[in-house]
Amino acid sequence: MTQQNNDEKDEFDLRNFLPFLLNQAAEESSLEFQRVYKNRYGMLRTEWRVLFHLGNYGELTAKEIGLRAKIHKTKVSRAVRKLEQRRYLKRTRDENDRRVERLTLTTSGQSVYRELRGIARDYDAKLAAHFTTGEAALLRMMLRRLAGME
Amino acid sequence: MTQQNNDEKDEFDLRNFLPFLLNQAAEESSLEFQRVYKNRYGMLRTEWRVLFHLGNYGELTAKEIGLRAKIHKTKVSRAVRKLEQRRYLKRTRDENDRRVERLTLTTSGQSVYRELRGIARDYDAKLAAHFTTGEAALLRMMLRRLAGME
DNA sequence: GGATAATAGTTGATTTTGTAACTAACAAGG
DNA sequence: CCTTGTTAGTTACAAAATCAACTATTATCC
Repeated sequence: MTQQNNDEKDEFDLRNFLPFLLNQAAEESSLEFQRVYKNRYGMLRTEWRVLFHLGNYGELTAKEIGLRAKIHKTKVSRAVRKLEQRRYLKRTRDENDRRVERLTLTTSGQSVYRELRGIARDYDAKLAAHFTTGEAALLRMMLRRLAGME
Repeated sequence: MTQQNNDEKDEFDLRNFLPFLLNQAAEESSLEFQRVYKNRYGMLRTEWRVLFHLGNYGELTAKEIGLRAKIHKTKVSRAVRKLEQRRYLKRTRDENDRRVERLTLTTSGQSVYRELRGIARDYDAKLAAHFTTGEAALLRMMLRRLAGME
């Protein structure tokens, strides 16, 4: 109503501020998927991400996952431990550089990944259905650019 | 390289999965603004949001802020207390319904809001400069739709 | 070679968040 | 009125995120 402090010719509206909008959209559009990996698979956000990175790209190190997904190394470390405990992934020391651990999904990790990937695919299609095919493609491109994933 | 598990005709790529993309873009595109409100004003994410809601829309209750910004009431409660302690906002009991608190920015809260709003405006322009004017407008529209802010 | 710095990953202490239970005030129906 | 239910907001305790310090290993360079 009162629209206080918008004295300066209404040049700013929170509802158009990209960091805010992006966050609201991200939050809202991950709710439904979150219920699946959380309630049905007992996973945390970082955990499904690590799982998906390994499922999607194959063998990676913790560091590589952190770089690609912009996840801090302590979070990656803890997610990897959880996934290892559930026997979804296994670590192997790199013999050329013994600081490094190469991570890969176990058979059971792969099967969980495939299940979740199917759900993700459907859910993504449902979200994209808000738009025309062209709009959705443009949206993904714009998001990749904003995310610095060019 | 190996692209494991993409056996199923490459119908899925994490880099195109909207919930992931949205989150990456949201994360990346709020880093710079975060440094400002965090390091320079000692605020948390929920705190600048509450501040901006009051600055942008005027007097609101905690509940209204929670609804508009999809922030859980306990988070709003704590952010309000912090902002009150810093004398950025004041609460007044609604005399018609004494459960309700009407929140408004103090003079000093308004001045912090205006400073941050200026920074936000510039930053938003910088982000939008990745795109044409039309693309940026479309992006905002699509994000509002995904966020259920129609 | 040996000191120094850098890197991969982990651990511990502190903050922040999330979940549930709580208080206080109001509403509705008997 | 008075029990029962609902709502606004807070608080307590558990879960998770953050930040700094740590170990172990490799790289640099004098």
